[in-house]
Amino acid sequence: MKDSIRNAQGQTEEEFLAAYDPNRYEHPSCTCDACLMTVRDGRLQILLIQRGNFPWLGDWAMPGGFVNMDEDLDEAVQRELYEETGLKRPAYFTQLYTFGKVDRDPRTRVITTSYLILCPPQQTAKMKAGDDAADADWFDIRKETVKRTEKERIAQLVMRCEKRDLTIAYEIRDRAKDNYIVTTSRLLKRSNARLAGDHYKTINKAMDVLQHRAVRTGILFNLLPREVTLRQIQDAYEALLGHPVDTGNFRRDIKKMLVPTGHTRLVRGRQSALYSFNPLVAYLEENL
Amino acid sequence: MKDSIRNAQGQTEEEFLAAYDPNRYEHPSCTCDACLMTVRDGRLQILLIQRGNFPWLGDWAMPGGFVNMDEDLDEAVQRELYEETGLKRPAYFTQLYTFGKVDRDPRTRVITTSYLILCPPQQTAKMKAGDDAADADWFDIRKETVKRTEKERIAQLVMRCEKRDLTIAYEIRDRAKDNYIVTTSRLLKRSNARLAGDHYKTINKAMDVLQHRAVRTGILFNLLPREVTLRQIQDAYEALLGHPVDTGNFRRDIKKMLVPTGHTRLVRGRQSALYSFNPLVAYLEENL
DNA sequence: CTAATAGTGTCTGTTAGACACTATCTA
DNA sequence: TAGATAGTGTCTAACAGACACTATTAG
Repeated sequence: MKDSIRNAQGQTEEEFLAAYDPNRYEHPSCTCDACLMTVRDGRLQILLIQRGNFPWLGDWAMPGGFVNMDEDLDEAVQRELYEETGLKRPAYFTQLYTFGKVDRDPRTRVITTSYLILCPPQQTAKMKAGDDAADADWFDIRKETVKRTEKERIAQLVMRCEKRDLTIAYEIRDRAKDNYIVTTSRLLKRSNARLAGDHYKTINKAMDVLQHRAVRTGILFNLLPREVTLRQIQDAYEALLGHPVDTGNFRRDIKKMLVPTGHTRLVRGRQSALYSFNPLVAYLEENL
Repeated sequence: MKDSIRNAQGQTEEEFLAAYDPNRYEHPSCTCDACLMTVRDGRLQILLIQRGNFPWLGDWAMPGGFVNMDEDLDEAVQRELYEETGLKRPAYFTQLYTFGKVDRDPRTRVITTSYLILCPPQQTAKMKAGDDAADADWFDIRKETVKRTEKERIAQLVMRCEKRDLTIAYEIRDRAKDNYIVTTSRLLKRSNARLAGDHYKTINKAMDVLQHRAVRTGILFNLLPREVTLRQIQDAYEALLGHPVDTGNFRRDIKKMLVPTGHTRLVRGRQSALYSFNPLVAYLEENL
């Protein structure tokens, strides 16, 4: 009988659970953040919300909030995103990192798990962001490596909202120190706005993940419409990397993941063939 | 003046923070788990502790515990590891994943962040694990891909403690489903013990990370003494991958990361040259 | 000498980068 | 025709896998 199994205190599992008091100790607050990105007109964009309260009043932040007791972490981030933006079923989402420094939030001890969330641009059409009245807006985002040696990488992470004439620019430095990588950052002087708290850390990591997994795992296609031209894919890829790639080589490689739909499109110049993504050849190595 | 900035409620930041009540809502409990691994005698090993209380009484678990209010997440996992095993300064550690399903712990709502922690075998010498009296022990661990197609990967995750004649074997199936990877698992019949709760998920991910980053980032060397022979490195690498690799090719590639120390070692047969790891050439791409 | 361990050389097919080229459409 | 966009072909250097080979030690 399962009930006859007892622990060192002579309790059955039921007795043990009944006596368990989760509030014996104080708990940290648990929150989640959503790094939401899309590609519009060949530009990679991130959704940011201007904070209307302390802390970081006036700074720009990713949507996010507290995790309720009765919802999974994954559900919480999607609920928060829906509440703050109206976005319903993102094409893709994956966990990025959990931040747990004691003093990272002045309100109280907060442990935050951040997610990368992607959707194609048409999914964002009905979202609140972009209204003149809204406190949310899309920022063009770019991460470029400025200098790379074997022990150090210096990159710039730049977010720009043309409509509001806002620039948020960070320098990110990764240095190999013994067995670890030490990351430091600073807000560049040309910025006229900034990110709330340690949000730059999540966004920086999101860019790394995006750039690294873009083609191999096919997550690039979560940023695009179902039927696309090769040029559109290349534009999205270049937006993501922040630099142009060779057309011939890119086509040679990307075609392995595509099936022609038979349809064509004509804007100007020569007609272009349309393709759709074949998920069967997407590489199965998310779990790194 | 900073004090003159007020929010929509007319509060200054100080007033806002003074009025902030973190306990307005109930909070989940936050815990951390340590997946501690080493390489001993050419075999990859993981430290597991047999649970002495509910839940999962008698099952094997990673060391871990609650995060205190006044310690960083990174500190918490190292403290727990020290308390439960006596290990002080691990050679390497990195965050793996945060698990947040509502019902994953029968005691209460628990959100757990898991870490991969590596140390060379000599660092484990003074640890409690391995005593006959101890509830902790080292298990040989292996993850092998059994079958791999473009849309599915089937692997076996096997932990074995010879001394106690314990086998814990899982089958892990990763399937590409639309844009996600769905992972399922089952305890194989030849097991005579099992892992607590969802700990197999962390251990599975740890093996993926280890196998993927082993050579490129040089984390392999955190499992080895400072001075090593090429054969020792290859043994560790093979232990980690779970299958042999070509000696010539491995040496050709690994030498790029090494500097000869000038010393030699002789056990049987031909003398072997000793090398040390050159961290300057370790690849700088942890952040994926 | 043999057994055991350490270490090298070379061939081959695949891939990544560079870059020059051709094709089809409108006006 | 020019201008614009779409798409192809080819060369080369680097790399990964397979595998046969040589070198040094003890006894």
